[in-house]
Formats: sequence, structure tokens, C-alpha cells
Amino acid sequence: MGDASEQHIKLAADAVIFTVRDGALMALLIQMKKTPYTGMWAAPGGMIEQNETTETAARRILNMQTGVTDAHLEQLATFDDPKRDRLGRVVSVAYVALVSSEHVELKTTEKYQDVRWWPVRKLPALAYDHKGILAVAVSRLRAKLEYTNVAWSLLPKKFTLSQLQEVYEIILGRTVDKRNFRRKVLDLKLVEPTGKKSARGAHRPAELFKFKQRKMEYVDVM
Amino acid sequence: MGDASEQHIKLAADAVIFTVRDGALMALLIQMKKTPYTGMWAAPGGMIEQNETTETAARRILNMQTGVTDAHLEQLATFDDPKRDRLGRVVSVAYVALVSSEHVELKTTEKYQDVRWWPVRKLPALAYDHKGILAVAVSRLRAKLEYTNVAWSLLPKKFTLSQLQEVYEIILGRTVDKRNFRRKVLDLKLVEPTGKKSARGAHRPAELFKFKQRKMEYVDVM
DNA sequence: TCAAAAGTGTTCCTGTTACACCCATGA
DNA sequence: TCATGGGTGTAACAGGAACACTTTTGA
Repeated sequence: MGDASEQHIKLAADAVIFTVRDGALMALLIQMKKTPYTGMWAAPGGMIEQNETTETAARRILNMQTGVTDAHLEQLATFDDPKRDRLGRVVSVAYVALVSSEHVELKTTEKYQDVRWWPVRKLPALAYDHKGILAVAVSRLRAKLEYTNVAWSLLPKKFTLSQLQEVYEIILGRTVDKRNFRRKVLDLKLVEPTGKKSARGAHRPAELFKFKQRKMEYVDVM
Repeated sequence: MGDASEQHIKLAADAVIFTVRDGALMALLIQMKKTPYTGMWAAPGGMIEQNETTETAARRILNMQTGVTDAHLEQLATFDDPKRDRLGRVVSVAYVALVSSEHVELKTTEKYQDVRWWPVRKLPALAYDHKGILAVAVSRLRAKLEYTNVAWSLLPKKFTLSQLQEVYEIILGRTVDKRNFRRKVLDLKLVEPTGKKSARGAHRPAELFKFKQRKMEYVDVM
């Protein structure tokens, strides 16, 4: 191994945190203070702590920024271009987290100038190689929505089928037939009625549903 | 960053190299010399060199073990359990490589006791966390075969449709209808005839085909 | 002439798509 | 009573699955 001890590599975790909000797919970004990226935006991340896994670090970062503790989190990919960070060799293991925007209260820390949701179609200038990371994360999310039930992680525990349909339409970027959609998710037994009604607005109240499984499974959803 | 420089982390790349051979999906494993894993098997891997990316390292390892230079190679996942290597904190970025067994000549180095192909259904005792890595790699490969054209990377440049079908049947673990299969791959225009014939054995010679694209694309193959 | 793998079409069935109207409520 | 989103069935179509025999060659 000898020469390997000369690597001088630092290991970081980055969290690409998605939600659906205001009719768009949004990513949580922080605005950086430190040079040379001052004022630029980035996915929240940081060096791992002693004896910590990157997954634990990603959960810590997620919780720090959003207060969320039980979101869906999965490893995306590892980015290790030697020039990705100008200050030295930092290898980043990127994670994707999906949260329901209702459960989130954004937490600014003094480390950053600002924290906010950005629509993925209109991202600001990003630091490091985060433009690439975000691109990979978005396409992974789109693909996964088609063949898994991960949509549950973007919704509150109880939701209407219209809300669920909206999530799919926003992320997939296409409209979906209401009747076919409802038949599909009910036939697949992804969701079940709670017996309660929503009753918001001047119209018929909607039945509230919940997911049978609040963990990922592979299903042909669309 | 301060305390981050205290990480003492080493970065390694591991290559899970697959081929199809003797009617089975096989993985290339090396038998280790060094303690504490003497005699155990593992996917070939090693520490990255100065200024090298993990992908470059994975290609280097692939070439060292097989002589292959242009195989399909993709990042699988990163494994960073602090206890995965008993000798210290080694984070491994695992890659999957697919090679045609015809193109391979196994190369033993003095670093290892032995190198050989193992059927993934009958793996020996594996060092580190490589049992888990292999499991993830196999399931990723199965999934990818269904919705991409990666099968090309497991075959020589010219092949018969029966060979192609055999690859699918072996990896997916189920039989496939010959007529439906041929129709599908031809309709999808994945392959095209070369005009040449195979003529091996006491039976009608088979047309030789080649892939139109020898790079990965997303297609509903099965 | 036999054995062994190559090659080839059609029917049935299932799942996907397309499509339009009535319902319950709050204002 | 009107505006708003909630909720429902059916027919046409396309793609997938099931299925058996003839062809070409080497021995």
C-alpha cells in the first residue's frame, strides 16, 4: 500500500434535496460565503466527520438544512475529478433526498449567505461541479418515478389522488389522463383510502389516500 | 475544513468484471495473498494513484487483469463502511465492467495467488465487503439488460442471434421465446446482419449480426 | 438419413390509450 | 346558481405471449 498513504484525499458528502412545490420540481441550494465561490449556489454538503459514513453525513446535512429526519435518501454517484474543487482533492459522494415540502422548515446557518428552493429548470450559477451533479440527480429522479413508488416521499402522509397525479406530471414534464392514472395506482394497490376527506376550496371534497408501503419498491407505475 | 485534514482516508477502486462463458454469468475474481484475507477471493481493485480518477483506476485494473481496453465500464456505487477493511479506512468506488470472454486472456500478477472466472451463482468466500458489492453488481446488471442494449459488451463484434439470446437467458435466468426475441431485436433495429455466416457444427449455418451502436442506449429490450 | 441448430407467421390476450359527463361543495 | 375541482366507464388499439414446423448442414 505504501504510496497510497500519500493520497491526501478528503471525503465529502453532498445532498441533492428535492421537493415539489408551487407547481415545480425544486432543489434546495445554499449560497456560499467562502472564496473562491462566494455568492455562488451549491447543493449542501460537507466533509465527513471521524468514523462517519457518507450516508450518515448526508442525513446529518439533510436534517441540518430542513429538520427532516425520515426522508427517502439514496446514494447517487461519486464525483472524483481531481480538479472539481480548486482547493485540493475532495471526493464527493452525492446523495438524493426526497422530502415533502410541507414537512420542511428551511434552516439557515451562519456558514451560508442564504438557503432556498430553486426550480430545477431555472437553476442559478452553481459552484464546483454541482451543475453536473444536479443534472444526474434530476434524470435519476425522473427515471425512478417511472418504475418505483418513490413518489410517496414527496407527499405528506395523507394526500389526494390529484396531488399525487400533480407530482407525476410536474416531474415527468407531461400530462397524464386522470381516469387512467387513478385506475393504475389503485389497481397496483400502491395507495389506499383513509376514509377521510380533504374539503378545501369551493368544490367537492377529495378522498384522502395513503401509501401502503412507505419504502421503495419496484413497480411499473407509468 | 480544519479537522477534515485529519480524515486519513484512502481511496480505492474495485472492478466487478463480468462475462458470459460456459453457459453462466461469470465474475472475475483474484485470490489474495496478503493477511488477513489470505486465500480468500475478491474483485480486483487497488488504491488510486496520484491524480488519478477512480474510473481511470478501474480501467487500469481491468486492463491489467484481462488485457481488455475498450469494455463497457460504469460506476456502480461507493462503499464506505468504516469497518469494511480491517487495516484502516478505505473507501471503495466500485465499477462494473462487461467483457466478451473471447477477447480476454487472464493475466496473473505476482500480487495474487490466482485469478479465475467464477459463476455468480457459486461464488467462493469473499474478502472485505465484496459479497455485498457482487450482489449489487449482479442485480444492477440484470436490471440494465432489460432496459438498455448493454448486451453488446458481452459479445464479440459478430455473433449469431442465438448467442445473443443465450446471453439474455443466462443473465435473466429465464427462457425466452426464439421467434419473439428475434422479432424484437430486429424491430428495435439494435442489430443488423453482416452478410456472413457462422458454419460451426453439423447444422445449418447461422447468419452473423453486429450491433448498430456499440455504446449504451436506453431501449425496452425485454 | 439422421441429428442438431437456424429460421420463420399467426392468433390470442392483456394492458394502454383516448375520451366526456355528472357530483359535491363554498361562495 | 355558478364556478371549481372530484370522481367515474367503455371501446379501440397496440404490443406481448404462446405456439410448431421446415431448412440447411456435417457426420
